Amino acid sequence: MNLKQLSQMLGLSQTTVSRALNGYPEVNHETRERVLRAVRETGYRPNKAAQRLATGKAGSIGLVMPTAPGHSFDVHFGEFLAGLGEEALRHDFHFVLMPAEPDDEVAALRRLAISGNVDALFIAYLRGNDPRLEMLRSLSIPFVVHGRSLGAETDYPYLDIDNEGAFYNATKLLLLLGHKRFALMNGPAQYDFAIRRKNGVIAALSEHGLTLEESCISHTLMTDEEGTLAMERFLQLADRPTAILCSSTVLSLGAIRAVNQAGLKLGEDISLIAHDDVLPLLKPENFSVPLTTTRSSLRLAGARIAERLIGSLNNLGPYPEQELWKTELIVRASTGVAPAD
Amino acid sequence: MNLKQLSQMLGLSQTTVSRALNGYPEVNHETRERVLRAVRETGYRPNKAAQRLATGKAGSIGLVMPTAPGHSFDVHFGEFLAGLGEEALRHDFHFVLMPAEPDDEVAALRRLAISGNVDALFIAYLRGNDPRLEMLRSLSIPFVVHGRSLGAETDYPYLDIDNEGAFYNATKLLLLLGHKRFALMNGPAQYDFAIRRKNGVIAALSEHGLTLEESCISHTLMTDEEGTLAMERFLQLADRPTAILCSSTVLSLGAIRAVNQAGLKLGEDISLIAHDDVLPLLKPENFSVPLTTTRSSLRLAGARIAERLIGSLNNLGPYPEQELWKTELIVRASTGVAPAD
DNA sequence: GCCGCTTTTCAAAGCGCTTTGGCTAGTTTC
DNA sequence: GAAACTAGCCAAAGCGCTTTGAAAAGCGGC
Repeated sequence: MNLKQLSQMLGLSQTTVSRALNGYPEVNHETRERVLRAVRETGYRPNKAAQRLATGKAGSIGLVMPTAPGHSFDVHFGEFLAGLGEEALRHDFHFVLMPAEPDDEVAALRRLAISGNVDALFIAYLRGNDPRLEMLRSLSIPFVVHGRSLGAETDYPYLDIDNEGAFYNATKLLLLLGHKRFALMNGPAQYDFAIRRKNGVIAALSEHGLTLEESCISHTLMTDEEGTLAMERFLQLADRPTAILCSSTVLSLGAIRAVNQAGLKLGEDISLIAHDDVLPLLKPENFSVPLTTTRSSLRLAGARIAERLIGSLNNLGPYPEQELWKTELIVRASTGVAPAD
Repeated sequence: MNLKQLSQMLGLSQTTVSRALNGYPEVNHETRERVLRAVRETGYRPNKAAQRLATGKAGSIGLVMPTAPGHSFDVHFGEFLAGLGEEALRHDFHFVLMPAEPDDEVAALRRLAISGNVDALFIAYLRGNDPRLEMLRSLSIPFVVHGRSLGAETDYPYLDIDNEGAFYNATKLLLLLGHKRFALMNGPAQYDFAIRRKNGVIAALSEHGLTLEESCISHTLMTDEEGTLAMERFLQLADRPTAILCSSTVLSLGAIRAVNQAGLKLGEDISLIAHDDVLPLLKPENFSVPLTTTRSSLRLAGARIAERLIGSLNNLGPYPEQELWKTELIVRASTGVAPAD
């Protein structure tokens, strides 16, 4: 069943049927109803390829999936993708995926862009001075970035959270509570978000004349296991930190295990603030000692990026080119006054 | 630059240029060279949408990505996808992705199939009596399954490894070495591969009049952390098992940590055989005690499935509808004779 | 010099949609 | 009652490819 047959069946022209289906105003209400009913009855679905050809729009968003372990789709990325996916589905968009080894990422992105299969690209996990930005700009294909890239030109469309502010505020809170010895459990060092979070901590500390020792920083994948290892290392330091900032609730899950194992009490001996991406199965309020967190939903970020990408493709804009979301600082029981020395 | 312009530039008809590009024989060798040179110089790329419309082929494979945690893209799935991706790239195919919650998976698959964006579907992580098989058959879209589904009709196209045989043989080896007390660290219980592996172990044991206690089976996600937990549980059993079968080298990574922690020696106090999916960064021969494994490359499986899927779409077949790959049993140092009681 | 045969090329007809420009009939305006 | 709109519909022209059916060109055989 194609448009021609459908329109013949209805005794209408293809034009009218097409307009009725695509919501154009110059169609009589009754006629439109009749068309919609016929569509329902016949199960007619417009041919995507023909639509693409006629409109020049593919109705799809491309993304490069890093296939290397370590980079591998972790729970954070999955959550983000779920947000993108929900929104895309609502607009009948789809994703085109290109798996790539990390050292092939730039080339993969280019292949995807010129393949003609996608209208827009999405990229995430930006690094400092990320080469992909330059490349995307030269390709003149719409894109939105999740995160930012320190050191690169700043005029690209992005959605990011205020990582520096979040960790600055969290550190401030801990300083207020009297803490003097800090540690940071961060994501991999090359990522922009990790750099900014570290900067936030350092900025707050330096206002109080404090510094963040190298030995009190860990850069790891954000798995609970790495969290345990990192925390175990911190706890063995001569001058053990009492205040921990943590880039993910997943990391903190492992970290807390190490704290307990060491016979220490969270919120008394050790205070901890984690960044909460609002992962559905890891709610900081359900931890045995509820977690103080900086919060920002990854899923919402994904949905918003999809909305912007799809919206601008459909000329529904304008959208802000650059969005910086503030995080919430939610105080729960994992933060307490610094223990006496 | 489109075909029309290109052909005018060359003083040829669109027909000839199109044929030259698509490898048809009725084109003069010189003419073809001339066309190819012009393509290189102008950077001409055929419009995908137009090709799709004209040929009726989308050049794409669809897959549903489970977005739930637990189901989330783990390293095994990433490896598999890399294989699919490599092969797809070679044939200028692409992937279309539909993220879905696990309870929405069947519906998501249907949406993907009727969206008209894909020529074929791929599904993996089959469960016993998997409802997706029935659905796919009714949709009359080509598909290939990675794995099988116990309890379902058996006439669907699949590629699977002989999970039962692999674990049967592994168990046999351990029996030969004199082991009597076995444990199995398996993947999630609902998956077909987990069911078959368990069956393999049970079959081998029963030939020796042995059984596999419920307390000696763990069903978990295949992460190293779960491996540690499961092994710790096994080690605390009154009648501690001496022979461990393990569904993934990732699991075994954690398991071995627990073995070491308990002060036991792998290959002496505890023998372990793991299934090796040939993950590039987890080579069993590099373990401090090299691992005895049943081996079958996930990446190759991915590539082969892509090859079959794409090949049949291009009528390059015939391909076998059903392939069952034997695994290799590779003996290294993690298996030794059973310790004296 | 004509016939049949192969090799190489071409014009034109799709593929199934969207969109442009026009047409008709009914309504309003003065 | 003519002029000017408006609402609602349509025919036809693309979009950029592939593929069909035909034709031109070259060649040996008689």
